[in-house]
Amino acid sequence: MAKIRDVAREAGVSVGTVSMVLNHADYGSPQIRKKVQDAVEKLQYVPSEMARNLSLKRTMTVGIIVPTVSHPFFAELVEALEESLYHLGYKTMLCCTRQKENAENVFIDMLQRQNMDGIIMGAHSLDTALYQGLKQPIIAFDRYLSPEIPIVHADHVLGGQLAAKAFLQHECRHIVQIAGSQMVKTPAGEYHQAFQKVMQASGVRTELVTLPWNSFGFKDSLQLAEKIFDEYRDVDGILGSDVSVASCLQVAVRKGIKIPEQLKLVAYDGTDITQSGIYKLTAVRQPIEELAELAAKKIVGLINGKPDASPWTLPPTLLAGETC
Amino acid sequence: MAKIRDVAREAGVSVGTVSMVLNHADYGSPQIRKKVQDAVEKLQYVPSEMARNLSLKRTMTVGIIVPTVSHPFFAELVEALEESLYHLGYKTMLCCTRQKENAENVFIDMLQRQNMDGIIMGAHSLDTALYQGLKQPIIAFDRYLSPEIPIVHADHVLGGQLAAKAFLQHECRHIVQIAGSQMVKTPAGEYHQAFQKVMQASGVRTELVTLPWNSFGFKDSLQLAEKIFDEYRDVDGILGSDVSVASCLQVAVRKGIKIPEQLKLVAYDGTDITQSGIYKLTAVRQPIEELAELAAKKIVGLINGKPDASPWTLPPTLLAGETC
DNA sequence: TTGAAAGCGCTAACAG
DNA sequence: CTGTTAGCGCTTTCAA
Repeated sequence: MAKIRDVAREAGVSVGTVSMVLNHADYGSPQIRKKVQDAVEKLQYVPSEMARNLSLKRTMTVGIIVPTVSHPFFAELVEALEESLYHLGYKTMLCCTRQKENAENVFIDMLQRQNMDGIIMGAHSLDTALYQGLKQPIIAFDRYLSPEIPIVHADHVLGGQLAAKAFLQHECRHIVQIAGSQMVKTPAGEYHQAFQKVMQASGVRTELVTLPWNSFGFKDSLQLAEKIFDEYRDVDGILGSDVSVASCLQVAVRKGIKIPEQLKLVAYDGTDITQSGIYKLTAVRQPIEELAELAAKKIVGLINGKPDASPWTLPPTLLAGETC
Repeated sequence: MAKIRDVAREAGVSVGTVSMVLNHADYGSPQIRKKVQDAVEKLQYVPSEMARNLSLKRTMTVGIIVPTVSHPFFAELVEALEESLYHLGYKTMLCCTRQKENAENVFIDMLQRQNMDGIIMGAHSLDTALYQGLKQPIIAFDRYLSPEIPIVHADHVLGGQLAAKAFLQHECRHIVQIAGSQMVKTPAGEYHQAFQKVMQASGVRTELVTLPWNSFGFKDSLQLAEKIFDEYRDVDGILGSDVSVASCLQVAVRKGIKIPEQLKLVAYDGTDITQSGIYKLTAVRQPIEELAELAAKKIVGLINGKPDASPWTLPPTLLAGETC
């Protein structure tokens, strides 16, 4: 591995010159630049990023924490975040917390060790104390972590209202809402309240059932779906995340329930899976790409100490489908 | 930010002592250790990972390159890889290449710059020359990159045979196989040949249709599904990736085709989505977790220069379902 | 315009 | 058992 010293010697110039030529397009005379370029070429020189990092005190990488990536919402989110960060010149460090004991702490630790320039936190956290007094840049994605940590999220009140609007075009009497675990408050959780408020005003009965903590797979939601049909025999509407609603759809069809005649379904999130089944799911779509881009810009802004007063919230939209 | 110097001063010992105490559990007298610990505590000292990296010439991070993470197979793969690497003490750097111009080159470049200790390459590559003569550790996941680069992959010949076995329990006459783009040869591609060979021997007609390059979404596969039913009116069996087959299922059901009476479907990969639709898909399951763990061990082995003669291949299994 | 040299913060070999 | 010091490879200020 050739080092900058070797290049300098080969080019017959000093180390400082090589560094300057390599990092500043407008430095040095054409002759000098050429000499350096040639030496680089000849020695196949590749600068060490570790050394640059230490010298410049930054890593150009951002950490992303999510519960899992095997879930359509987080998959799309992570991919979009990675892409946005990439275009801003940042690399992406990934951490999935669902299956791990205390990966969150370890990851926060790596942040403090300056292995990353900042973090976008998209996982639930039970231990929000971890985030108190952290000096490094952090933003939350649709999560409450601490009062000082800013949050990028969709306008879930509007989201709940959109869902309500969809249902209100039909004759529903009893709607079940499926929510994530209530152990942790999240902005996303708020669409349920907004929804309920509207439905209540319209005299529609609503129910709230919840998934277990850290549940993101199909198994849990299928189980919950069975329970819902058992417990609420007259349910004629269901609102929940894509995965939850897809599970309910599956169970309902197996039971011979006619969709959408006997049961209306609205999925919240609007990921690709709402489009991939036998029925296209009617859905409230979170603008995932746009939220990701916003989050990426915000974290880079924080890293560079750039104040930014633009809003941190984006509106969801209603996606027409065949289930409501 | 306190540095090691400050800790040394505070503890009344030398810098070297602090470093040794912090990094070697068996160094120093209890008294000295205590003094150091206390100073660390008091100053809230956190070592700089950048400095350690430079000093130790390693980053403890591994890069993962995949085309996308918004696809159940890669999602499960990335999650499992990240988890295995985590337990081996490595961080995960993620790069999705599908939407980016030449992210692959950029990522390989980061490898050469020693920003990562090694790479697990799970994306197609048109430019395999990139991988010639790379000095850093690389392993491929189900991809041919260059003769020197070892590959972790499922035994796809067995996979093809398992699929064949499933179909042969029924009366199929005309089976369509859906393959990825043929622009690049992959180990996974080989299940099609193995399958065809068996079917041919049994006198069953098979067809091979292919998806466009870098196509991983539902839109393309739905389109292809339509085309298949248009073009092959007498098709009574379909074999392809989870996503492809799920799309065919959707189109078939809409056309009123009875599953599995009139059409048998076998999905290759066996991700969660085979279990989440209205019909459980019969599937050949790649042992994703195990492959990921294997890949993680292999790359760490290479990084540490540990020779390892254990096999690089794992067998898939047949997952019973309702579509064949 | 270029070169010399002082860091960046930590590790580990070496000497005491 | 502990302290000193020479790197790790690069950036950039400061002189010349």
